[in-house]
This record gives sequence, C-alpha cells and structure tokens, in this order.
Amino acid sequence: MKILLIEDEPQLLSSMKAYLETEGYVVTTASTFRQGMVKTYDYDYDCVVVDIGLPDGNGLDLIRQLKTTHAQTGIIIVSAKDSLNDKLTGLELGSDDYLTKPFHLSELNARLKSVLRRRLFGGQNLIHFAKITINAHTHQVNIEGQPVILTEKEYQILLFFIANPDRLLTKGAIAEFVWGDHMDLANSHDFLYTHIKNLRKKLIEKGCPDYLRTRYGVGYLFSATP
Amino acid sequence: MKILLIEDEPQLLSSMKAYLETEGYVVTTASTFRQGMVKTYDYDYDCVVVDIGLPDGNGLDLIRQLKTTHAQTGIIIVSAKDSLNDKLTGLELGSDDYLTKPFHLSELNARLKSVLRRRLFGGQNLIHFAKITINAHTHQVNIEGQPVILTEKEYQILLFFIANPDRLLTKGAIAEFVWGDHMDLANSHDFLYTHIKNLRKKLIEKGCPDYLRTRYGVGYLFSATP
DNA sequence: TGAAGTATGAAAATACTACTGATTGAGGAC
DNA sequence: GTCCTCAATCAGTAGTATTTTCATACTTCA
Repeated sequence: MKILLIEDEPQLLSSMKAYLETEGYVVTTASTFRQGMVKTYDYDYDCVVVDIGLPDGNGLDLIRQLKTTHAQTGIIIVSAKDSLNDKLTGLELGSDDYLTKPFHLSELNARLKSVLRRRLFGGQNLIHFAKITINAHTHQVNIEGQPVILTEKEYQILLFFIANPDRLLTKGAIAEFVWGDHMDLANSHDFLYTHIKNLRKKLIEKGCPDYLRTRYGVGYLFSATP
Repeated sequence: MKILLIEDEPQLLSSMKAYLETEGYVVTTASTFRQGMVKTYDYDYDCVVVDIGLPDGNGLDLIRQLKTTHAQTGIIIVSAKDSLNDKLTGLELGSDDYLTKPFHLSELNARLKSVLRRRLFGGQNLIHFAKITINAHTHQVNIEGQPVILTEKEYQILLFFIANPDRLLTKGAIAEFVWGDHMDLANSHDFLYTHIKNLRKKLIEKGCPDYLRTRYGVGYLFSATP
C-alpha cells in the first residue's frame, strides 16, 4: 500500500511518515503541490494525503487533476479549521475524505484504512472469496470459519490476490503493492517466492483448495474456477 | 543488435555490459578512445555508447570520425555533470543522445532503444508491415490484432526482416544482426534454418501469408508483393 | 541426375524460472 | 539479557522454455 503525503510542515510530515510506516504502508512525501504532482506522474499511489493549505499554488487543481488522471487513487484532504470552503470544494471535486488540523495520527490511519478498503472492495469490511473470508479491519482471515494466522506480508499478498481475482498478476505488480517500488526491478524474486510458498501452505493446511496458479515467466493467477 | 561501449571505469563498464546483455544486445567493450576507434574499423555497430571524459585524446574526434565513416551508427554520449560543453558539442557533431553520470542502467537502455528505433524505423514504437504489427517496446507481435508468441531470437529475426523489407538479406547479415559476428563465418547455418522455420510456422498459423521467400544460395527476401 | 542448399522434426544441451527448507538477522516481548 | 516471530536470504532442486545440434528428407539448379 503506497501513500503519498503532501505537507509542508516538516515536523508533521515526518511524524506522519513514521507513523504510517509502522502501520505497514509504503510512504513517499512531498512538501509542495508541485513536487507532489511530479511524483504522481511517476507512480500510482493507492492514496494521496494532501494538505490543502500549502503556500505554492492551488491544491484544488492538484485534486482535480488527480481525479482525472488517476481516477482510482484515493484522496484525503487535510486542512486548517478555517479553510472550510476548500474542504468542501475538495470533496465536491472527488476527494474521498478530509481531516481538520490538528488531528490524531490514529485518526488519519482510520480514514486511510476506510478509503483504501472502499477503493479495493467497495467499502466492505468483510471480503469473501470462495471459502476464504477476510476481515479488512482486523486483518483476520478465515477458511470456512476456521481462523488462519497469517503474517502481515502474507496477508497483504492474499489481499492483493483477492482484490484481483481471475486476473494475471505479474510478480512486479505484487511486489509493488506489498513493498512499494523500491525493489521490484533490481533484486531477485526470492522473497516473493518464500511468502507465496508460506501463504499457499497455510491456506492448504486449513483445507483450502489451491486457488493460486503459477504462470511461468509472468506471475500468478488467483481463481476459484479452473 | 550490436553495441560498442567505450568507458574506462572497469566496474561501470562491466555492469553496463552485463545489463545490456541480459537485454539481448551483443556487446563489445573498449576502455580507451583508441581501442574503441580500432573496433569500429573492424565492425559495424548499431550504436556506440562513449564516455566523453576518457583520459586519452579527444572523444569529440571519435564522434566526428564515426559520423563520417559510419553515418548510420547511433551514438550516445556519456559525460560527467560538469562537462556540459563537450556534451553540447557532441550533439552538434551528430550524436543522437546523451546521458549524464551517474545514470540508471534502465535509463541507458531506454535511450538505446530510442536511438535504435529511430535508426531502424524513424522512431516509431509501433511498426507495421502488411498484417503484422510489432511493438518495439514490449517485443509483442500481432497478426491482425491476434498476438503471436515469439521467442527472442524469432523476434529479432522478424525485426530485421521488417526493418529491411523487399531487400535481399544474406544469411550472414541476419546472423550478424541477431548473434553478432562470432558465428556467421565458421559454423553451419542450421540454427538459422531452424529459427526461420519456427518463425514461418508461427506466422502462418495465425493466418499470415508467407512473406518470406528463399533465394537459393543467397538468403531471404521479405516482401508483401509477389 | 547429382551435388549443394534448404527444410523439418526430434533430441540434446543450455538457460531460465520457480519452489523449497534451512539459516540468518533484526526487532519486539518478556 | 533470552526467547520469540517474521522478513529476508541462500543454496539446492525441480520444472519449463529456448536454443542448438543432428539426422533425414526435400528443393533447386547446373
């Protein structure tokens, strides 16, 4: 899960970054709209958190543009109490949620989760796929009622598969979803293999058919139908 | 596709070579201008990548000479940040692109692709020939929209044919394009026959007329008109 | 027709890709 | 500190695709 934070107060920015990273997100930062805009050219973020009160230019333009060029990216607006108008306009333009300064980081996290969940599964908290049930809130996974204990990486990989059933997912795409863009190219895919092996094993142990099919030289396909 | 790398840092040189070889190029190296110059006498490279900051002599001379003796060879200049003048002069002299150190290997690859594409097909990414469409970027080939799965060798042979339609191509020329100069002389042409057979078969299977005509004792002619 | 050149299928060799179990090391809990 | 878990790495093996070789059959052309 990749988040872009656009915020000009260095202290707030770094504490947001630190907090979200402990929550397992891959976080990129920018301190101006311009910078933030440039980063969205290079990369598809799952969610952009933007402080709309930045000095350079107009944050609403950024939102407008993001919504047209990256329609599927979530947007959360952060604003000072007095810029209510901007907030409303932002929501009209298609941002998914807003926060008023000052806010608790846990609050940001909650909004983020909700936006991302909405993005992936239309806001459902419980996600079903054949015998598998995922609670996106608690990260708990069940196979026919039986709980399966997954590590965070395993969970994220499974989530990505279930968010994209019956679609051929390249190893690069999976790595990008789980780890961000800093390792997909250079390194080997050993770490992916290992996590997929462990995930497969845990699912099958609980009586789950092996929905995961390997496409040699490309990636994986998660499907309940042969 | 044959590339000559002229660069004096052994480490950079070898990593460039290794990377480009995995990308399917045939790579020769030189660590001085003099050496590089000599190699261009022997051989026609598709592109020369030259670090203009080498200690011996003047790299600009090399570029000037290359442009007159091998007008169709692509040239990419590599330079340190501060030698902007050299870079500009190089471009004036006819180099096709430049890179400033340090650079990502993927960046070099992108420039290389672009230069070679420009050389072969006037910069087009999508190359059309009758029913065949080639995406030079992804190496995908389509016959009337239908994808054809080709191996890398088959792809390169097809690319060479389509880059030279209606021209009689000797087996030596094809081999040189695909494998470089290390095998065309000595060995038999069995491997070429095999790849051409497989390529033909795959194209015809997808409903493509057999554009490839054999010229007994010489080579092949790729043409849409009888 | 015969010799050289070309085509073809199948097998062998090679290179590449994926899977697995074991191990290491970092970080948190106690 | 010690114990634990998890992520990451490694080495070895299995699996698959591609390239090359080879034996044989077929064409072309003098």
